[in-house]
Amino acid sequence: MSGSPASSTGADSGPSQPELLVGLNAVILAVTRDQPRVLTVGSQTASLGAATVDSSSTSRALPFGPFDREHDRTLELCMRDTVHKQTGIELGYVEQLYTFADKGRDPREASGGSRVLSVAYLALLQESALTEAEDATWEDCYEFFPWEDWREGKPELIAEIEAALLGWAGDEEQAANEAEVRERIDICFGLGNAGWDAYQVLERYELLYEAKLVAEYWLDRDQTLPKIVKRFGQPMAFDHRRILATGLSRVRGKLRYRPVAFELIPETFTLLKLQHAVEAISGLCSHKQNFRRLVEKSGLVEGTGRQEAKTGGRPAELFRFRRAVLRERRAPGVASLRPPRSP
Amino acid sequence: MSGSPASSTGADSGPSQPELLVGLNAVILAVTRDQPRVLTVGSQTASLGAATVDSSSTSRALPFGPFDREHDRTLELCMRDTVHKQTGIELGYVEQLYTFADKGRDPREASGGSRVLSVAYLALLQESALTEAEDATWEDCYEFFPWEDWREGKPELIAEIEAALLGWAGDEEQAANEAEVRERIDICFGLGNAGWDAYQVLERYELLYEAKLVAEYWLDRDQTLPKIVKRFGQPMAFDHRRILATGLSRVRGKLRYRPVAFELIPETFTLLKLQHAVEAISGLCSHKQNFRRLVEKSGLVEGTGRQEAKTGGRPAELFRFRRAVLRERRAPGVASLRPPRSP
DNA sequence: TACATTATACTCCTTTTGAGTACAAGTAGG
DNA sequence: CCTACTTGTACTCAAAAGGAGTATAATGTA
Repeated sequence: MSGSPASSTGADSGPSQPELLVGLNAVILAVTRDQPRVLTVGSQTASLGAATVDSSSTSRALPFGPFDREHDRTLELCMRDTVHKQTGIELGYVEQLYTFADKGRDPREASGGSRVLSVAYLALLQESALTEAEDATWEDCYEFFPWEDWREGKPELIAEIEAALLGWAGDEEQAANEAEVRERIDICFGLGNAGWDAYQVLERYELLYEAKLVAEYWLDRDQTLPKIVKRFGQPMAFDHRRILATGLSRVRGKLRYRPVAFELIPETFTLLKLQHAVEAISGLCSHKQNFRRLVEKSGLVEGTGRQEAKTGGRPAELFRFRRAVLRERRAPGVASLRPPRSP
Repeated sequence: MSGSPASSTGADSGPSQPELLVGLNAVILAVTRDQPRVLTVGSQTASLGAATVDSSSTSRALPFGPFDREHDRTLELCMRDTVHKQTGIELGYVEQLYTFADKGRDPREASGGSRVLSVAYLALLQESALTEAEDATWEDCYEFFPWEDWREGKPELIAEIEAALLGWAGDEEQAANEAEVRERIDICFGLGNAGWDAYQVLERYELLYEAKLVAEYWLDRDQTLPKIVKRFGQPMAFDHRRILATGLSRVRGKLRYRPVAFELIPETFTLLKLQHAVEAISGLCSHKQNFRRLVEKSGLVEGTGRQEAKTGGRPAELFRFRRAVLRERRAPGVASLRPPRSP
């Protein structure tokens, strides 16, 4: 798992056992205008009035709150509450993502001395449920991971990343195991003869972090940012970009074998809308006619008879999710995705 | 993470806030003699000398230990340490499973008043690494979930479960939403025209718990066990059977898209051994010739030239896992599993 | 009316997968 | 040594799934 950013925060806990704080984070995803969105708050909001306003205070953060073990029966309920209070949103589909407690993962830990354990959740939201509230805004996921969007073909950025990573792999520090490092690069970014695996969002982010190519590496160490990191996506506060990567990985994987796509679109939808939602999240695209065949044959949807007018061409039939399918087929998902052919 | 509640340090959380304990659990799986095994300890060991020795003290528990935030850099390292000290085993492949903090999940909480949050891990072990140590024993996973083993066809037990569940669904308490409850039963246990989905181990256990058909339901309430619960698998201490179910679900799912099967078998192995390991974990069986074709074509293995002698028939070639495959194919797994045809 | 635009139906061919048969290479027992 | 039995491996065949494209339908607009 995560071999991540383990910074060497010198200040060790010392004799007096520091308190262990439990926090909750939510990766809340939606799709609007065919783009994948994540709900963010200002990092001041996220830190709930913490004293330290460091350099990261300009970046966005995931909704966050402490776990109130007095009043909340479960972690999930507490998270739902927190998000509701912080952004006004009532969550629907929710699943637990990951628990982080690495020493030094939170820079504020160094100063305050208290160690933070946080449990991250993933939530999917239908477009209709979207409201901009208070400090909360919906950001395009691919602003944080520009290399993850392959819908228009292989992003140009991949070449730059490859170059930068190979430079790093050739470093003195890496010299010993250069072959290994190169293999990892190939696997993560689908170079060599490896294909692009949309699922490995987290592995890619962590590799970039190790290679010192993302802003967070330098922020975590209070060092000034090299120019190149600006090319590789917006940073987020704390380790939130890593958590977002974990969330994206999870949904992308789950799309393949569970009908989670329907959590992202309205009750009734055209097949194209469904397709676009799947494509937005997975960052891949699929053959329209075959997508239709797959979805119809799978029994995942049923027609409503009604039509969507404003398509700009022939009107499209409106479908709805057929819950009964869960009774009939095991592991139904909306798969069949690959990167477009390179022309 | 995040945002750490600088404002809500212990002080503000009320005068007599009970302590929040963080514990770690490990689901450690292996396959020996073609059976899936889980490493267990006596529940006294697990509770590390806790005062209460209740009725559950006779059942087995998963290896457990407190998170030592003083000395361990990460949760995972702490878990590895704990397991090593408790059972003498050095873990290899490890991934995080789930974090539980439900109020009332741990009976010890009621008396002591302190709430327990625990982070569960999944580990896979090669046969060779097995050692029986101290209080630790390897139990057959299907003693806890007898309905999960479909290798010999649909277990007889399923009929009994169906009957018992339908009885429960007809209860007064369920009357309101009987249709819904029945649908859930069908989906979980592959009744109706639903197929058996090996992946839903947790959902099935939780349904049985709700239906009061597993011992833990009654133990959690300090009530005497109805006779019928003895039919439905050995109980484990605390909520450990639920955690084990989560672990089984996870491996079964992961087998489909990652080469985790190789974590369970020795460096070199015959294809039949690989097949049996996969079958043991998934509780399903597969066509021998097709399994071979699949595995060979996938590039997951390469022959060693050497042979295994003692097969009882023609000697079988020994293979090894071909790491290079990770560079070439995305999402390689050993899938193609279904329940055997009902004769 | 011609045309652009989107939806939907259908065809073609390749690959994958389920289910077998056939044959190879050992062991055990007479 | 021959035979029966066991397990491993190769190959066949048909059905299903999957990738890619053509054809046609139904709308709006110049």
